[in-house]
Amino acid sequence: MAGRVTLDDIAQRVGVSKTLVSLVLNGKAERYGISKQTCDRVFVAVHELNYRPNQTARSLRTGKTRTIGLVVSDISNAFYANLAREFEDLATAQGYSVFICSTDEDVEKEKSLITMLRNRQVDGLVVSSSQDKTDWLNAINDGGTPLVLIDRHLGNNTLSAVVGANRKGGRMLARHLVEQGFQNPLVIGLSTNHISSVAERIEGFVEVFKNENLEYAVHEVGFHSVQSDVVNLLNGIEAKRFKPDCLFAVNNNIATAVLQYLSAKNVKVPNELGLVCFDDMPYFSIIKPSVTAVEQPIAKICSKAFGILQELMETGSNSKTTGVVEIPVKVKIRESSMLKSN
Amino acid sequence: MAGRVTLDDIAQRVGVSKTLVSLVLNGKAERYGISKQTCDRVFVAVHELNYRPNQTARSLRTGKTRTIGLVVSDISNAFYANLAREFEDLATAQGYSVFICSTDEDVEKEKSLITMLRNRQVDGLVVSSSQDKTDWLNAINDGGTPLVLIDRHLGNNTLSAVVGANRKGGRMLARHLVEQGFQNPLVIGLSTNHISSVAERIEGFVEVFKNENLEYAVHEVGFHSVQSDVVNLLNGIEAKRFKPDCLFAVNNNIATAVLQYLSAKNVKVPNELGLVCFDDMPYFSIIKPSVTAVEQPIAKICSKAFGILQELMETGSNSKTTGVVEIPVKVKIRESSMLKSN
DNA sequence: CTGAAAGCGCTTACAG
DNA sequence: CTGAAAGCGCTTACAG
Repeated sequence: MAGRVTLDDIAQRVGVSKTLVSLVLNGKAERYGISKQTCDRVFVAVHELNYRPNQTARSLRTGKTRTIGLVVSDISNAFYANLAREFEDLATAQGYSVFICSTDEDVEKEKSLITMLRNRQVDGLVVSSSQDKTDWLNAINDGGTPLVLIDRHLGNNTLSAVVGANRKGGRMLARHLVEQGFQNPLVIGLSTNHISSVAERIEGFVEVFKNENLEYAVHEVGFHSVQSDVVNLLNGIEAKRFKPDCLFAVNNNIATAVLQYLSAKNVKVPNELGLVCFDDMPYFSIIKPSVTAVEQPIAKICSKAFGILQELMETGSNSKTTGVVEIPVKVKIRESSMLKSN
Repeated sequence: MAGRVTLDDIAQRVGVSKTLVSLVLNGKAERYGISKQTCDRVFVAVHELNYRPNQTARSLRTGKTRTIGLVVSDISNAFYANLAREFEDLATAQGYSVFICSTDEDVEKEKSLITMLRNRQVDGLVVSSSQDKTDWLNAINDGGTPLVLIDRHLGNNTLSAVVGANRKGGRMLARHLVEQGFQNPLVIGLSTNHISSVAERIEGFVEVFKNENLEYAVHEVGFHSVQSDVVNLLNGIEAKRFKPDCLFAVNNNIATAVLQYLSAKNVKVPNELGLVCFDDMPYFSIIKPSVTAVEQPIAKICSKAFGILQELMETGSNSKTTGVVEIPVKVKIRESSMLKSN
């Protein structure tokens, strides 16, 4: 029976109209000059009957669901899991609930999830998109669902985006490697290299070696076959013409696969092969050698993105854009890339 | 303007009633003998106007939201992140969306999140509860929101629960340690030791050493201070009367903190100190020495839990319970606990 | 200070 | 085969 209690029930109990009850419950008592006494009678009844407002009905009437959709490639990826948690906390503090969806880097899946979320009338969308064009998402944003991109952008266009300073991170890693005397890096990217985060990491990285006139190579592994692709890539490495003296894994999943391989093959890091990567993980400082990685400021990325989204949701001005906001990153230099002892 | 298209709009466009349109859209055309031709006209209009049904309105009318609440202690914990992903896939496949909430092991927070989710009219709840009593959650389940416990149970009572075989896992780890010649384990538990999963891991583990008449100790660390508590605990260890020759970390967060400490202090594992833990992580097989851990069958736990929940949601028989369902676990024996070479 | 009424956008008996 | 009407549980002008 609990849960079937409605506004009418409590209105009857108190002997007032449901308008009155609604007003009181929404904190508009004062504005309408409703007496403290009446309010209390309402509160008592609410408590006695254990009334819980039906948020669905409320949403239908107000057009607001206090709900946000968070769309990422894979919530089980530690980076996105951390991001989701930060975002959840921000959202909950403001009375929002969040739907979390994983796209597996599949554009069609992303679109259908976003459409589903819009049908559920989410007030806003935060997406780490796998798309390479901006039009589809632009239409969503213009169509009344505020949207901010996170972790990846689609060019400095109409959509707001909050990302880590990927290009700079890549550059910093490369400079550090050069300083340490490394000369020929192999970059292990993703088949989804069009994604801005990955692309910029690689661009920034490669730029440095290009300027130094050093030879490098860029290879890709598939999103769904990271581990086996890494194995295949590294297995033949000595036989190939290009012999890298260090590796750059563009994200934490690739880094883990690389570490797995190097550990199994007993490759000596950093002397036989140096290693740097993106997305610092707790275990990178535990293992031997510890791993040099770029740490992204997830909390800052989330709070910035949430702030922008909130502004859009509240003002309803979905035409306004903040462009691409870049949050500084930090490189954690560790043993895997230190040829010289500092 | 897209998004503002309603059933009425498309009814007008086609020149039929919205009843008709609704019937067609819900696949009831055949049942009501609506002509193929009429259906097609509806579909065309839907497509032309880019109609998307308002799920909120639908929910209010039907009383179903096709929404599930997943409540765990922390979505950024790798174990729950994986669990959430498995659960998301199962739910999405059946047209459900899932709200994910983190409680930080705080009972009041858990209650307020669950109440919020109920106000949002979720069709069902899956919770990894921090509560030690069953009455509050029972009331929820009896009050019309089907609920299944996951990862932890509250005794073999009215609520359905799906958990890993924690006691057995603890026992297996202990037997393995004994076989390897370890004699005096230090168990590092959590201040939330009342939680069934942790409690049973410890019980199963301790039971073995008790039967062998071997001395052991159980200490606890705080949920919010795992790292510092682990440091404090292990720091004084040589000076204490009880000197362990191996450690049992009851979950992956504790294990990571322990590894961090052991690595920093250059403790030789397993010779100076053996280590076993719960919740296998990819990096456990990368690091040296690799870490012995119990692997929980997350996919199976989720599919079982989802199946039970679905049954409850569809039949509405929230009084039925399957009791506590235990899913077998596997222990991954690795170097951190191998004194004898096998 | 308070209430009757409309309406958010659907679905579903009911009637023809 | 099809439509008019009621109603899910709220909020919000509007009127007094």
